[in-house]
Amino acid sequence: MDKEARLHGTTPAEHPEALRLWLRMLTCTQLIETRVRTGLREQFDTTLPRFDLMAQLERAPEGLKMNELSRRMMVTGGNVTGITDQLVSEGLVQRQDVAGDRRAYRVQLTPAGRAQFAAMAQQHEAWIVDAFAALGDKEVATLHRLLGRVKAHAQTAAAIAPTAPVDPASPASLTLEPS
Amino acid sequence: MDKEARLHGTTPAEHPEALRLWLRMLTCTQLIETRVRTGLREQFDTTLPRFDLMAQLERAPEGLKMNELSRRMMVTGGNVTGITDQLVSEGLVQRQDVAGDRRAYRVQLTPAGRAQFAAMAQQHEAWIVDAFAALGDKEVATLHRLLGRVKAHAQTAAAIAPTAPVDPASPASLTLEPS
DNA sequence: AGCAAATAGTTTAGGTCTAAACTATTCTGT
DNA sequence: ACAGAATAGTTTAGACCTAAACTATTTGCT
Repeated sequence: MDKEARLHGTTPAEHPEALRLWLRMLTCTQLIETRVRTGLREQFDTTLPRFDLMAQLERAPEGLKMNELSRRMMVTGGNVTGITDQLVSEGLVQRQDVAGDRRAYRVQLTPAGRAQFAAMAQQHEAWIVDAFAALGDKEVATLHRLLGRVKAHAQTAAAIAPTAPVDPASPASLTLEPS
Repeated sequence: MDKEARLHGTTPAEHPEALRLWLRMLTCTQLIETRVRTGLREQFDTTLPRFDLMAQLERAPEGLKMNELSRRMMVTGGNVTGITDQLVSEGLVQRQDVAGDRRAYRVQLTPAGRAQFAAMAQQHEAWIVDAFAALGDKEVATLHRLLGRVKAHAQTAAAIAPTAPVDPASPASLTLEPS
């Protein structure tokens, strides 16, 4: 990795570049995320994690086990329990027994949940499209490709790390990519 | 924005690209952030917001007012109060009266704080350099440049938005870029 | 069959963050 | 000079998230 830099005279001032990139990436993420959170709160009186959970269910019509939800959202199981409780009490989601396993159940969108999600998803997409409106198609593709490399590297690193079990991980935000 | 797409047949399937980019960016950010959080906790028994605050003070030797800290870290004032309280009680940071204003004070690193931060910053930089090790110099530069456009767009949008006052904003992470 | 280990999900304690209300001080316009 | 607005910082209530301990069920081994 980075043979060029090591062979030339770039070595001393090289790290700060990665640091600056990280800071900028973090700023972008936060600006966009704040925008989405604010929009969801003001226009739909909901929150990002709630939207996030519903988005996962939308693409799994047969429902998901808590297990799967937690893995896909990259948050702990306890967290999913709380969010699901809220959505159940609002009638947007339902728990349904699993056939041969009395420990587990599947969580599913209700018709009301599906309806509300459709409205939110449309608006959400508009926010995201706007967030990247400063870039052209080609640049979006470039960004996507380069971040793909970063992601792959981070995931192998996380898998190797002794401290990081494969199960849950950290705060989520939107529908995360299938890992 | 995106005249090409509108002129050609790309319009229908165009938005999902931005959405996929956003999801991937979010995943990357979370993977890296989780890594840094875990490292800070295990190796230095501290947290990201604490590190973040100290990083801001490191580059402002004369200290910063709560005001400024909150703006630079992109978090609410109340949040900064809490983190500062912790650091003061650990002797890493001190509050110092401001000359002509009895409401305000400046927050400064203590010598102990400066020493601890130096150790953390070195390790932190290593984590970040590693996080982007899959990319070469040129690609890091490209990413930095493209995200610069995204950031600029998001900031003007945030400034225009009726709901978003310029003051604080949302959860932070590392030393954020000067806006 | 029967017991240990694994698995599904929940609960609890505690840190983090926000929004909004609050106190205290300073500035501004008349 | 002084009332009202602005500014600096804190407090409070509540949502979110984690890690770890816990309950209940299922699986695997002998």
